[in-house]
Amino acid sequence: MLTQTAIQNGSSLQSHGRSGRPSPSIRSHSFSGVIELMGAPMSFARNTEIYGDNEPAEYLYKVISGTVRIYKVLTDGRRQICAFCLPGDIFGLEVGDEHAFSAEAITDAKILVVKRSAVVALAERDNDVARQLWAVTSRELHQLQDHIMLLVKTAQERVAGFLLQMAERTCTGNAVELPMSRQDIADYLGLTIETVSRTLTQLENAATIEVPTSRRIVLRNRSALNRLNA
Amino acid sequence: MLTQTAIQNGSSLQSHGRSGRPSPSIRSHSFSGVIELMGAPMSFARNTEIYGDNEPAEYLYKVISGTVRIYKVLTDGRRQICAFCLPGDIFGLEVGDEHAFSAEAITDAKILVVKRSAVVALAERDNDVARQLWAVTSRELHQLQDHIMLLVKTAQERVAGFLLQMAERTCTGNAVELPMSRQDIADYLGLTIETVSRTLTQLENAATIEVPTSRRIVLRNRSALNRLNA
DNA sequence: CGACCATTTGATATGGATCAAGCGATGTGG
DNA sequence: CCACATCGCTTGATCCATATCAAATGGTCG
Repeated sequence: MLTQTAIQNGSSLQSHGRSGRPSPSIRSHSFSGVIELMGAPMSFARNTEIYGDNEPAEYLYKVISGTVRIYKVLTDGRRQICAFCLPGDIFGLEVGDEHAFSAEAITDAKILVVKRSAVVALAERDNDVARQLWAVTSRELHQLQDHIMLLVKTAQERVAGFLLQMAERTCTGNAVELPMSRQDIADYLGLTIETVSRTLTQLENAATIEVPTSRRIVLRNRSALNRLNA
Repeated sequence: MLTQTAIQNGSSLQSHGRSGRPSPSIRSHSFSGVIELMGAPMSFARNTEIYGDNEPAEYLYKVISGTVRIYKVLTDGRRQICAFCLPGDIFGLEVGDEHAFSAEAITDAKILVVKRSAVVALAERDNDVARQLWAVTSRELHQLQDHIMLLVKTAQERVAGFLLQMAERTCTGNAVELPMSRQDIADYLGLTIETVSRTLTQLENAATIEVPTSRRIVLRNRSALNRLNA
């Protein structure tokens, strides 16, 4: 298996300098609320880096609009995407001091950027914030568990599982608008673009899905997909 | 891919009834300390279930001695092990109310069992405990990330990575004593026993490792292993 | 010693990777 | 507005790593 992509790197911004704006007196019960008040929105163009592997984890991010890929590139150039972040998702939260993965905007994206130290400091005093930090990490954990279960399955099962995940997360009924390329999907599922593509056509031929355009997928037969997802 | 094991189930104990012994006034700064004071040790025989998928997550566990596998069985009987827990490891910590995975003792094991609600309640009042709950989850997250990176690699790379992980965790120099069977390793790495076995003999032939007995592995050439682990 | 189980080894099959075109959409310059 | 280059995606042909099937070996326990 020597698959996966060479990296198509956009311009990297080492430090997208911001200085945080701590609001020490906040005692909100909505984590999102807290974050929104402490952070500043930033725009990232398609394919630009938000942060890199091994950089100090100074900030924490919340997607306002657009999609982000969290990934790591192995020495031989293979890329593994370990998560896609959609609007509402929080990412970049590390307990260590360095990012273990890199993050890039898949589409033009608006991202709320918050100084980590400010949030952690707040969590120190506000149990509610602390619990919600924990909840965010925990949710990530669950997603990774699902991801692991995907990675040991057949190509059909992986693709089916991926489509169901996306459908669930975007919850726009049966039509899924994919913000990422086939290559992104392949690197997420540990397959090649060719296999992803072929599998989609197989599913289409089996009348399980429709693919009106390459980025738009309609789930025609969810129970078949769920069966594959077993 | 229709690999993996049929489940060799030991006797399941639905509820290993314990009633917790909350010690509300503890303000230790060692999480282990807190847990130890709140929990009671229990013994589990080899291959017995500690808890099952979908059971309510009432307890939280810390391995005192022995090894535990955390796993899930798919509808068609494939088993995926998502973690091995060694002495010192904490498992069973869910934020939801149900266990997402099952847990079994791989060897006879002594496990400290703590009522979750007691710990969570304590975390409510003690920020230090709260942070450490978070740290536990976070460490798990990191391990899963490593696991994902393993699962997209070649058989050699997976086995090499696994051996390095085990060596690091047991830190007994270059000799690794494996508490788990080849089948367990296979189900952890998403391979078959045959492939795991063959890969080990390949590595042995390449003088990268020695396998004096099937459960004992000596790392002879770590740099070669690290190269595979890239 | 003999039965059983875990592991290794061998022979063959196959799913997905790789290599190589082809195709359709999008955008750019003439 | 069209010709053409580019890019992302699909499709086809072949290859290979790992699964599958089958058997032999070895270690453990009664």
